[in-house]
Order: sequence, then C-alpha cells, then structure tokens
Amino acid sequence: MHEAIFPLSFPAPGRKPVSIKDIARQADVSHSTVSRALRNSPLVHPETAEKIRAIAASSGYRVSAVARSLVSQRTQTIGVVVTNIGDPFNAEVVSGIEDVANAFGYSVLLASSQSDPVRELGVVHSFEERRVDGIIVNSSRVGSLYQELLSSLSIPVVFINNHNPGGFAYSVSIDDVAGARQVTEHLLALGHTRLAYIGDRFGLQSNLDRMAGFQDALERAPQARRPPIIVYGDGTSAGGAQAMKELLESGQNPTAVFCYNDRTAIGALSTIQERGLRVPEDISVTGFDDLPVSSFCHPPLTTLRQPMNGMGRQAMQILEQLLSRNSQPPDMANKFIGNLIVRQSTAAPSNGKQS
Amino acid sequence: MHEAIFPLSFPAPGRKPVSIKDIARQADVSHSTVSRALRNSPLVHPETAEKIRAIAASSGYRVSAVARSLVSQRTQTIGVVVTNIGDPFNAEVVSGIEDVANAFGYSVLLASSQSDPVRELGVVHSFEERRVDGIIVNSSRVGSLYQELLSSLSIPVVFINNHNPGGFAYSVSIDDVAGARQVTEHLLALGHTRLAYIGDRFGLQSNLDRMAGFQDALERAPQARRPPIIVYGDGTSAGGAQAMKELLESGQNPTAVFCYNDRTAIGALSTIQERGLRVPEDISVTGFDDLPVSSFCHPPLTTLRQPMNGMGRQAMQILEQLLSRNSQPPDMANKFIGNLIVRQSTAAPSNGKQS
DNA sequence: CTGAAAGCGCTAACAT
DNA sequence: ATGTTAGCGCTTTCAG
Repeated sequence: MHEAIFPLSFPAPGRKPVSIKDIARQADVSHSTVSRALRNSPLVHPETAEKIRAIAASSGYRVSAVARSLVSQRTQTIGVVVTNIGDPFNAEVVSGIEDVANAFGYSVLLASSQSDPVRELGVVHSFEERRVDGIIVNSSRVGSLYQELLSSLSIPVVFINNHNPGGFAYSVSIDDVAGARQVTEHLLALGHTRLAYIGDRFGLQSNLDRMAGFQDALERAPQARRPPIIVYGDGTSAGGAQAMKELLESGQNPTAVFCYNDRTAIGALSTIQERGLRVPEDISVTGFDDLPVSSFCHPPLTTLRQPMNGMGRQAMQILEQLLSRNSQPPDMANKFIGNLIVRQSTAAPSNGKQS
Repeated sequence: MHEAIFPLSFPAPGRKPVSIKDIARQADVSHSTVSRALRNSPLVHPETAEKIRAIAASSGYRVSAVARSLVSQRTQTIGVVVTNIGDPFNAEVVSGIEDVANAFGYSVLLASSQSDPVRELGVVHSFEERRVDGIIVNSSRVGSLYQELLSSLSIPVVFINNHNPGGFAYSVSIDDVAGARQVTEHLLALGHTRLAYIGDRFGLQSNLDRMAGFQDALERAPQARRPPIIVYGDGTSAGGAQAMKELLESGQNPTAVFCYNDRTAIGALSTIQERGLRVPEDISVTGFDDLPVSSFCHPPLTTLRQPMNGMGRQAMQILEQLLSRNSQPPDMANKFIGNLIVRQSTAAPSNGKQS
C-alpha cells in the first residue's frame, strides 16, 4: 500500500510485466484463448475477445517478443554493423536501413566496430547469439576474414560497400572505379593537367578502386602530368586537412585535387583557404559521397553523389527478400553508379597559375 | 549429401542452430551440465567441461540470448530513440551511448521517430514488447505526452536534451539558456549591436531556451538595438540558408547572427557568401553544437560546444546505474555547461558597414 | 559433481 | 469456440 514511495516517473523496479496467464485468470478463460484473442484470431467469440482485449489494455499488457521469438524462431530483428556511426556517410546509410526495416516490421540492433576486425567479429558473434534474422555490414573493414565467417553463418548477410575480390555474397555498392573516373574526367575536361589524389590510408578496397579510376582516366589524357601526385589522409576532415598541407608544401603545385571522400575534401578546402589560396581559382577540389553538408560548403563541393540512403534501403530490401522465402532470391551484386554533381569547387585552371 | 547446392556463402536457409541438448547428447551428459560447463561453472568436472567446450566450439554453438532472456528476465539490450539518425548531432550522441553500452555488455536497439510523436510512442511500445532493459530518448519531440507514458512504464528511461517544464525524469542536457547567453555575450563584447537570431521552428523547448538566453544577454546590453531580429529555420542547413535569405532581404542588416545550431549556421554561411558578403567582415555568424565539421567550415565556425558524445555516454552510465540495483540512484537532472569555441566566423563589426 | 524437473511467456497442435 | 498439452532453449532449484 506504500506504492508511491518513488517519484511519479521512477520506474517501479523489477515490476513484473503482466502475462497472458494473468489475463486469462482475470477473464476466466485459458491462456490460449487469450493468446488467440490478442492476435485477433477469428477462432474466438467476439464477446470474450472484446473482454480479453479490454483487460489487456487496462492492465498495460505487452506481448513478450522474447517468448514469442523462442517459439517462432524469428526475432524480427536485424543487426547492423558500421565502423562508426559518427561518420555521416554511415549515419545516412543506417537511416535508410532503419526506414525500410521499420516498414517491414523489423527492429534494428546497431553496433559499431570502430574499424577493429576483432570487434567486428565480436559484434557478429553477439548478433548470432541474439538470434537476429539477418545482418547488414556497412563498409566492412575485415574483408577476407568475413568470407570464412560467412559460410559458418546460418543467417543471411548483406554487405554495403564491401568490395572483396571474388566476393560471392550479397552486396550493394557503389562503382568506385567508374565514379572516380567520372570525377577525374570532369577535372581533365576543365583543362587540368596537374592532378593530385588524396587517398584514405584506411580505405582498403574502395581507396584502391577510386585511385584506380583516377589513374585510369589519366591514362587516356596524354596532356596530364605523370605520375600523378598522391598523398594520404585517413578519411576524416582532419586527415584531409593534414594531407593537403603536405601537398601544398611538397612544391608540386597541383591545380586540382581529387579527394577520397567529402570529409577529406572539406578538410582540404579548409587548409587551402587557410593559406590564403582560393578555390576554385587557385585549386579545384572534388569529393566523393555528397554528404548533406557538401552543398553548403564554401564553395559548394563538386562531388560524386552516392545514394547513401538508397543503398541502405536497398540492402534492407534484399535482406527482406532473403528472409521471406516466398520471393525469388535477389541478385547478389548490386552496383550503383554515382552521379557527378558539379558545384563551385571546380573550375578551369587559371593560366597565370600554371608553373 | 547434396548440401552444397548453394553458393558457398549462401546461408543455409533455416538451418537450425545447435542447442545445449544437441551438445548434451554428443557429450553424453545432461543438458544442465552443458549449461554449467559453458558458463564456466566450477561445479563441473574440468575434464567433462573441457570436452563439452570442445564440442560446442566445433559445432559452432551459440547460446540463445532469447532463451536466456526468457528465464533471466533481462535482455541486456537498451532501446535508443532518436528523431533522425542522419542528424550528425544525434549520430554523435548515439555513438557515445553505443560505446558505453557495449562496455557494459548491452546491445542497442536503435529506432528513429522522424519527429513524429505517434511514431515515437510506437517505438517505445515496441521497445517494451522486446523487453529492453532500459530506454534512452534523445531530443524527444513529444514532451508532455511522455510524462504520462513514463509512469506506466516499468523500465527506466533517460532523456537527453528533453527540457520539459517540471520534468521529473532522469535526464542529461545542455544548459541552453546559459549557452546562448555565452554566445550572445561574445557577440556583444565584440561590439555588435544589431543582432539576429535564426531559430528552429521545430526546436520546441531548446529553441525557446536558446532564444531566452539570447534575449537575456541583450537585456543587459543597453547599446543593443531592440527588439532583436528573429527569423526561423527548421534546424537543417537548407532551413538556415533560407532563413538567412529572408534576413538579408528584410533590410534589417544585422551585423551578427546567432543560429539555433551549427547546421543552421552552415546554411546561413552559405547564403551570406553566395551573396558576395564576407564572414566575419560583413556579418558574424555563430552556431550551437560544435559538430565535427564546424571547425572545417570556411570560415571556421564560432560556436557553443556541446559534449555530444559525452552526453550520450553519461546517459548510458545513468541507465546502467539504474539497472544495477547495487548502486545509489544517480541524480535526476544532469546539466552540462557548453564551452564557447571562438573561431573565425565572428569578429568586431566593421564600422563602414554600420548603417 | 551431475541429473531430473520445473518454469520463463508464448504459440500451436490436438482434443473436445 | 475453448481448453489441454507440449515445447521453444535455457537456467535453476532440488535431489542425489
């Protein structure tokens, strides 16, 4: 009778949730009838069903998804692994996943690997124990390790932007090579001959692919100075800023810089302008991703748009198809082609600057 | 014997996970012994324990967290509600939460409300069914509705940045009033007299509080022009850009603009520069949050730093204390004071510009 | 040290 | 239309 010793909002500690048995007792029926009534089974008399639902509602009853999962062998939950949710790219992808997952009645278990292969495997391990119905791995950083793990897994996995050589797994990804080529061709068409690439030293395959696309485009441009200038950041703005400093101090004077991603480009922009140089007059800068912030940079960033949200959505759609056995298996490799978004961070090189 | 009809990585559809019973059979012991051995209970003979663990490992056994939860009445899972994970502010907070949750052995179930009160309640409802051990709600947009829900909830809830009048719930938040006051005082000290505020029309209490802090500082500055100019965005960069346009076209010529948050400020920056005006020479701009990108803006943004990650961490720490009954109940209200970070987007007004 | 048995909350035959 | 029973995979007494 002294229930109110806690502040109003203090959760009653350990208050046991009401179960169908409790309701059954109150309604004077069996627990199966309660179970049926609550799931709107036609097999129960409308009147008793109504009575049961009333009791359930007033008692604050909530089915136990855990008990239900134990029998159904389905948790209606999917696990999502990202390297780091603070990365706006990942955040957008997760947002797309969550959206579709929600529409299909799935909940999302989120975990980040901090780009640590060991943690990444630990996360998958934990997902298995929690009996998630499927897993989506965004920008896996442990490539080959996964192939092994995959075959021991009995739940479907969909990768996003995980370009493993020979990867025979479901994946949705951007065509990095083609994207980088597009961007580079844009720079070339503008008349640049002295190009630089700021890579991501932790970018693994996608870094290699973007660099490949970059070099690929250069191959066909005899006027371009060779070899191209290449420096490395770490995929963050701070890394991009630092790499740009090295570039500026190297005396190589590129007139255009293709950055691994938008964050790197934003860092590069910052360094360039800090030094009193102008973009695009003195140096053109391009990114890759088209983050929400990129169109508001100064100057607005020319970049290759990845449908981040869309890729997340598609990954979840594939997973859903995999999970509902009544549909045909989806394609394994789903490659998106990005769109070149030309904004004001690129322009023809100013002749006066040619050295 | 035709097991290999699927590609190597194709998940064996519906392959049933191995259970302790399976292991028990193989090891010729009872399933309780297996259960004990697997949890390193001292009550089992080292030799049999070893044997059991070997079988478990080779068979790829994974405890079923769902079965375990059914008996333990704990899921070791917490639910996190955000308005939108694409918002970098939320992403940072979630990152902090995830970090600490992980350290304490909790998984996080993430769901976004899209700022829709109905969805927000739906999410909490779903969390209840899934029997999460606790809930963290970030920037709740349904304020008072929650108070009601709260008292019917039997699991602890911690709010982040939810300033409900009279909120008697666990919460960690930033002192919006003091923060806004700090920023405004900085602007005033620089000599600005014609200040504007770009609010967030969906910002609810935090918008009101930041505006209050802004006006509060102005009250004590007799030199400041009154009433202050106030326009509204929606918390996004696009909204900030739009609001800034209105401001510029209103002919009120503010020399300093205090923005609701960094995203709004970034949008404002973009509009100002697009019009050929300079920051800070023509107009000073300040934000609120200090997003990772803000120090790389051009010019780098003067703003009030919120320890986003730290707030997420603290919220999870509080939840953990609430969950482990053996510690004293934490404080209910945990208010952070932000730090003013002065960068290059603010400066004294140039006299030539004074109208 | 180990096994038998009960039970967590629910669903799903199988009987009425 | 409803009740009975079994069982999902695990932990936990309670007996040996």
